[in-house]
Amino acid sequence: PFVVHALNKLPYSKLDSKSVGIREGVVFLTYNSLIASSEKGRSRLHQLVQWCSNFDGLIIFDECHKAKNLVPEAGSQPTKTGEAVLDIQARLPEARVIYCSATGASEPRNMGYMIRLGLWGPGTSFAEFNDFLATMDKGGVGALELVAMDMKARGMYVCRTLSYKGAEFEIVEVPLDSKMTDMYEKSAAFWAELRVELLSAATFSGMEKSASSQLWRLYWSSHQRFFQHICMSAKVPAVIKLASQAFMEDKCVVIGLQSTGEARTEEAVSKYGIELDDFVSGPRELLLKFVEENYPLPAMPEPVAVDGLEEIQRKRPSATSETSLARRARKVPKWNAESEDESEWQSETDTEPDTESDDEFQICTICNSGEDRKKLLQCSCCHHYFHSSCLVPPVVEESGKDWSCDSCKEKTTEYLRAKEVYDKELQQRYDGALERKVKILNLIKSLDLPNNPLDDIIDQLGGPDKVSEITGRRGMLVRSAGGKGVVYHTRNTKDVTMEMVNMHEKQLFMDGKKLVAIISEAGSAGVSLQADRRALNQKRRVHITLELPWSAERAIQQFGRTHRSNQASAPEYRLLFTNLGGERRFASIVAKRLESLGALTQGDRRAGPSLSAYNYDSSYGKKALVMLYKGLMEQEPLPVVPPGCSSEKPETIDDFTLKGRAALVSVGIIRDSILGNGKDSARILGRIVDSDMHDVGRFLNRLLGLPPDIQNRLFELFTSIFDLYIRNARLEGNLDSGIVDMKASTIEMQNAPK
DNA sequence: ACTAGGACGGTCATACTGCG
DNA sequence: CGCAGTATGACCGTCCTAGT
Repeated sequence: PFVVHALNKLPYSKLDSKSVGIREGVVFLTYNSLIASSEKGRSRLHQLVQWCSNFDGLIIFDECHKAKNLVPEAGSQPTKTGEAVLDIQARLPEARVIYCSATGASEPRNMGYMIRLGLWGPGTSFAEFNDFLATMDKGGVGALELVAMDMKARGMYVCRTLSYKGAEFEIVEVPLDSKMTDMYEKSAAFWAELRVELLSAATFSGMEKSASSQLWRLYWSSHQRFFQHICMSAKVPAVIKLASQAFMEDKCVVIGLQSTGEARTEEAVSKYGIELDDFVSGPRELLLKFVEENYPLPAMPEPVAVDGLEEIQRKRPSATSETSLARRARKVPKWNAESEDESEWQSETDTEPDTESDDEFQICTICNSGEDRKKLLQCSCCHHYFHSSCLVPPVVEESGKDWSCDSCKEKTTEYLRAKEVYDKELQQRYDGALERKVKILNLIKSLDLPNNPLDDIIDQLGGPDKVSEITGRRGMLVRSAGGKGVVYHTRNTKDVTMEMVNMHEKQLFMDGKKLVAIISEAGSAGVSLQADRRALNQKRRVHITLELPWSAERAIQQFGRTHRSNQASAPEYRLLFTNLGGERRFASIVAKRLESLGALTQGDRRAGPSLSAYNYDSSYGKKALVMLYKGLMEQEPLPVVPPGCSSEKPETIDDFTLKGRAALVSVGIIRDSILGNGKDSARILGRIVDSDMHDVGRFLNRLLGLPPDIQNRLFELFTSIFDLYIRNARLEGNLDSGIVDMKASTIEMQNAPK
């Protein structure tokens, strides 16, 4: 039996010291720990190296794809994790190393940290990793295959693919129901309105250029997250349906998703308290937060202090210096005196006797004598001196505080009056803008938006007693006992600490006490949910992905949770997509990777259509996009007839391009506003910026924010152009279709192997 | 076209604080 | 003193815009 020590529970002192006392065994640590250090600068890495010194034991990098970004794409920095992995290998040269990952490297670039393979470096064909990389990139899939074969032949590479035999993949397309469609349309319309509103508000309030670009950056990212969430919510009914169907077939359900919406929930809880009327709607909170924090308001007028007079006098040193300047200017010939708008100043200074030395000699400005100096008063504003008796009416009361002469007082009141008018106007503008902002906020509150999908699913599947949640969330919303309203609960209880919640929940699932598990990224580390022969719950798993992860590695990772060795039955995978064009972009990205990993296509080709039909982010996709844009802008004819149109009736096509253009304007692809700097804006107006022209990702992202009807038509048009290109490429025989199986009727050996 | 820079969400490790 | 909960900050991945 080995003792396993969790490094993050241990202090930073020497591991073999008396206080810690670990001489042998296994030390377990996360990649996050590997780069962690205490405040005093002692690092875990150093601690390990110290413990291991001259160590010829074994280092296992499990899930080693975490370090894949050691050699990143040009322009970005290597990640700390990658560097740390490299560092520990260098510092423990005697240690043996295993790289262990379910996903390996989906790209040769991701192999940067595998220095022990001996594929590059001195004594090999490649002096440096970059040389290796360049060759691999040039060689394509074939070269990779050779490397893999070579490694296998040399006995350094063991590949155990868990056969996906028995596993079933199904892509479930979830059409939006009528309520959802309605909601979607309203939301899309609202975002478009909000955009117009923001545009005018930004100009109205005279925003800085940088501030305004900041605003738009936030706008578009919020926009995207918003519709992403809506898409997830749209799939909830389908999840419920699939789940209950699975129960009827005596199966159990695992639901995978990415974002838990915790940030939004926590915010709402801290805002409204822990008892709420209904579940929190992520998209609504998102919108509220965006508008609340970013709606451009014109400048608030400076609050006028109650003792405004003194305040302003003190604040006006500039005014006094101006006077002295004006007075000095009067000494020189008068050529520019009256050109100024100094009517008041002038009349005043002119009536004054010209006493230029009054600063040094304290003399009364009125009687022009310096006698009785103790009774002289100095104006706090113009700094002239006055006899209290010379003034009309004479000043009797010596306040000792700031005092100002009548003319200054007059000016001050004048100034105050002007300021008041100005302030009033400012205030009006401000109030107007504020009113609009509040109106928008209320509008958002009245919008019918879906709830947080995670809470929603749990609720609809019977509450937390039936569903085991394996996520990183700290708390959750639960429908209160009376059936009215919801309450925020922390997920841990008296018996179960925070750290153990996920394990506990998992156990409940594996014991069959709960038949639904919801897993997110956090829960995915080391949690196995397969139909293990040792577990009580051996029902077949139905794995539903509500939301595919960004990268294929993670997707595979998640698939792997329910598909492991020693299982009684292989799971059924249900990949959920809505029928919205914009959402297929996620499929597009993941499909690309899944394809190159061969997980889906090789695993089970009979399991329905390949996902590669959805990979749009390729050179063909770019070409198709350019074609689409040009067609809509009527620069070039469209190569295909748009959906719902007919070539016999050109007016239908015109109508379509018109609508398409309007849609593109509303999501900011066709520029209709002055966002850039002044001189370019006119050129950009009503056009598509060059950089957007080839950006398929952006096209698909923005598409998501359109009403379903036009969204789908545009997307269909895009795919039909795309298909056309693919077909042409295939006809010309230069379509790179990746790895293909070549079937031969006979195979003969030509020569003996060398 | 490509790079730089900023913002956000999510996860995790660590240090701090209050309580029995 | 140990324990649980909270605050903070680093890291990572993703997105967006502006500038060259």
